[in-house]
Amino acid sequence: MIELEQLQHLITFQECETLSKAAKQLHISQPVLTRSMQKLEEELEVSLFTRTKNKISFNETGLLAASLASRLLEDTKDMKKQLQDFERKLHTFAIGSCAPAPLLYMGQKVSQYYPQKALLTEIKDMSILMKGLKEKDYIIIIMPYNIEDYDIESIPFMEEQLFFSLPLSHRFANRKSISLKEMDGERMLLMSNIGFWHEMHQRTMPHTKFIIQNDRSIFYDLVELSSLPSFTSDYVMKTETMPQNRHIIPIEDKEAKATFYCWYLKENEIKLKSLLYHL
Amino acid sequence: MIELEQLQHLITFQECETLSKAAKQLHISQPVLTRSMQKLEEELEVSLFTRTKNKISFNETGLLAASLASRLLEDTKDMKKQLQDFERKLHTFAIGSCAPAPLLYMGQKVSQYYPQKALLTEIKDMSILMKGLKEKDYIIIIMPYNIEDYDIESIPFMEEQLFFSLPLSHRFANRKSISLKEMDGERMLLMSNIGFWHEMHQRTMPHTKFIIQNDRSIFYDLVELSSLPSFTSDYVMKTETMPQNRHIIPIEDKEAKATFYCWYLKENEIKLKSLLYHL
DNA sequence: ATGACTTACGTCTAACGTAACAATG
DNA sequence: CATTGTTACGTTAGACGTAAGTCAT
Repeated sequence: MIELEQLQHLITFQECETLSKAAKQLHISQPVLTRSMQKLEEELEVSLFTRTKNKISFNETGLLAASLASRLLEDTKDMKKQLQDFERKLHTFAIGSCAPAPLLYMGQKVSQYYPQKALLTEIKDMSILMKGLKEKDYIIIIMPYNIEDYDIESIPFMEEQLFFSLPLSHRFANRKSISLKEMDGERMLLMSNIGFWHEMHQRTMPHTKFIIQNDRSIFYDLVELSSLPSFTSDYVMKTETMPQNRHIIPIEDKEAKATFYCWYLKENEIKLKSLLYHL
Repeated sequence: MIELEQLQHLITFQECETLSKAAKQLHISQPVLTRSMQKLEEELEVSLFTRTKNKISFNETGLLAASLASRLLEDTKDMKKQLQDFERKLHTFAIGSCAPAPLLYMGQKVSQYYPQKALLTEIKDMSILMKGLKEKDYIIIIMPYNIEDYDIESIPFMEEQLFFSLPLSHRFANRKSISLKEMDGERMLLMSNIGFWHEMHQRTMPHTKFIIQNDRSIFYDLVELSSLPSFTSDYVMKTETMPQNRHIIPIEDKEAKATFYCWYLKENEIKLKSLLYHL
């Protein structure tokens, strides 16, 4: 049987044009290459080179062999990579989500019930999540609506309600509730990477200038120190310390309340049962 | 670098289900297989099996690896075959022809001017010849008509005239010439594998019952011993001894005369120049 | 005379098989 | 206890590099 190493020798020889240079590049002695090429010809049962006493060069068959060898070596590299990717996927619990809060919640549950697995969490657009679920890039995705599908199971597992977080001096600071429209037109602080909420804010508050901050601690500093309104939610308030200098006002619109559903392929139900049981 | 031998071990193990049986089938000792599989895992940097103290079986990654390995081994076999075919082609002078006479003539010339090459000669339908020329299965094809083409050169090199070969007692035995139509309706002797002539006979003499013989010596015996009419040609009469008990009568129709053209790809002109010069 | 490839030769690695071991059913 | 897979160990084949040989520029 031919060896992949011989094929590697062949294409290195082609690149270097002489056996001597190829030997240097391969960190082997030059006679090894002579023998390697001789053996390759024997095993393929074809002649690959034209030889004179001190010159060896590719013949037509040799050129074809080199191009085929190159493809074959690529394929083996692909094979290795494919196997490694496959194995990593086997040991990774990948969740995609449309929003941060349910992702944090779900991430906790997963690391609790599947502690041996690596955890991969991503916030992505919903179209990408759908695609990723079907192509098994994610074992679970978190979506803000239900689905009826032959392959996909969908179960609700948490709700999130948004609030306005207003400085005490704000003109609405003492209201019982506010609508999104009423607040539209000011400047507001906003975290980045908040998934589908971002699209919701832009749609329902088109005249608002959002000052987007991607560092969470700086965001909290700004909430504390500036007089800019911002958003918060019931989930955030349960898990983080509440700002002292703020009034928290419920948002009236239905868009400010989301129910999150955990979607997974039905074929994975068994794998997921210990998690699903505890949601 | 992984070795193809290891991949062969892998799929043999999969077929045999235990290392021991696989070792027998591979004619190696069983510890060799243990080590081979361990090394394969190391080199791929993935785990392929689940092991207990005296049991080893494929895990999911291993199953994927086996299927990929199988494809890869197929590819190497294909590579070897492809190279051998290519080399054979390089050393073969392949001619396809629509008729036997020009093929004999051309074959002689080729073995004269390219004695180092193997000679492959075939009589085939003209559509197959065209295809074979374009796909380089033939370096030359012999056709009964001319062509004007960007890629193909065509040069006339011989003519062949058919005659009726009649027993002395035949009613037309003393004619100066005969038409095909006049002879239509009798039984006639015919060689098989005569290329496009066969189609011509059937078209121009639809009522004739042809008794087809594929052994040339038996054909000549029958010509000598039977009273059945047959065909011959100027080329055949030049190269073979003429039958004594026959009258040779020219055929009037233009279909009974062919001019043969040698077609080849223009890109091969240089390779063929010594032959073409002597046609 | 320098650099190319092949062949010859002595060394030593690493792959092999046997044997011993451990576990299962 | 028969069978399976892994580990230990001694042997040897074969792959390596050095050196020598031959040819070309």
